[in-house]
Amino acid sequence: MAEEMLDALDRAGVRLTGPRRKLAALIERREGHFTAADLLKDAGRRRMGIGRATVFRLLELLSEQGLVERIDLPDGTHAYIPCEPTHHHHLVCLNCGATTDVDDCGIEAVTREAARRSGFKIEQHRLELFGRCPDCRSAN
Amino acid sequence: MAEEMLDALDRAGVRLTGPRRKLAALIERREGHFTAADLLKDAGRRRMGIGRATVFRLLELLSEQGLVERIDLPDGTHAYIPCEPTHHHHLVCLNCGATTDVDDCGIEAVTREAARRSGFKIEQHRLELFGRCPDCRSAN
DNA sequence: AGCACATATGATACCGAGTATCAATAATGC
DNA sequence: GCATTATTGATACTCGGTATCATATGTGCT
Ligand SMILES: [Zn+2]
Ligand SMILES: [Zn+2]
Ligand SMILES: [Zn+2]
Ligand SMILES: [Zn+2]
Repeated sequence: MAEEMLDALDRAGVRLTGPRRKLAALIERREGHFTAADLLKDAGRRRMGIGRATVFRLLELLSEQGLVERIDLPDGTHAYIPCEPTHHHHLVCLNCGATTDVDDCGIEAVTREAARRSGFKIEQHRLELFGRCPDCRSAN
Repeated sequence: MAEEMLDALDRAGVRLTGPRRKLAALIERREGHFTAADLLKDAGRRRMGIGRATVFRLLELLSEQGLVERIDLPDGTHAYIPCEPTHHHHLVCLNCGATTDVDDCGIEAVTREAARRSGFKIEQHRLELFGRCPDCRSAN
């Protein structure tokens, strides 16, 4: 999956630098969603001398390529989720942070109806589902 | 609508102070979504000596009462929308900021299906629709 | 392999949203 | 009216994210 990111970066015409490779590897090892600070801490612990700015810059790049998506958790914090570059939504565990993709979002019907009633032309939508993953359900 | 807010604050058992009344009135005069900074600027322009913290504190109170909802705009900024304290979603104009409520969100079916497939127990969802309002569509 | 050039890096400083603190002030209940 | 207690606003702070810029490093060309 780090491979995938590096490929995408290559295709995007940016350089495959050391820090980017290292960070991609770190992202790969992550489970569930993570924050920029999490990544930075990962890098710090391993004494890779990676700068704050570099982390944010890479996250933005990956986000442009759709390989990472930024979500807003219910508590207001921003987190990132590695994912496929196609339209889909996320199911996020409120307890452990695990995420799953929901690809067939049947909300096209919902948006169509909302558009009809309001007169708006709907251009994008954002749907996020929060709950408890199977593990956390049984663990409790 | 400022009335409504003040009533709710009263019911919530907090004091109906001068700053809160003034801010409620300012919120009433706003159209579309607004940021904490917008409100603060409104207050500043009118030389009400209202402190930064007070604005954030009131927005949080109103948010707890469901009279204002915080949304995350696609550009990453946080904005507030005055609204009814019932479950519903927002349709936001990307051009002028106008908002409408979408109350019958037919996504219960979507969440049920996602829950079935994933094994998650879904506890909350967030749906935001973005587009162009009728005015902005015809104006262009 | 070596070079030239443009891009990327990290240190630092900076910005803006939001929060903690706390002495001074004002709303409420009696 | 007065005592009590919540609220206020000034100030200082935290934290996510960005601008700047001299230095380092990938990349394409030879
Ligand atoms: Zn979980
Ligand atoms: Zn969708
Ligand atoms: Zn809903
Ligand atoms: Zn509009």
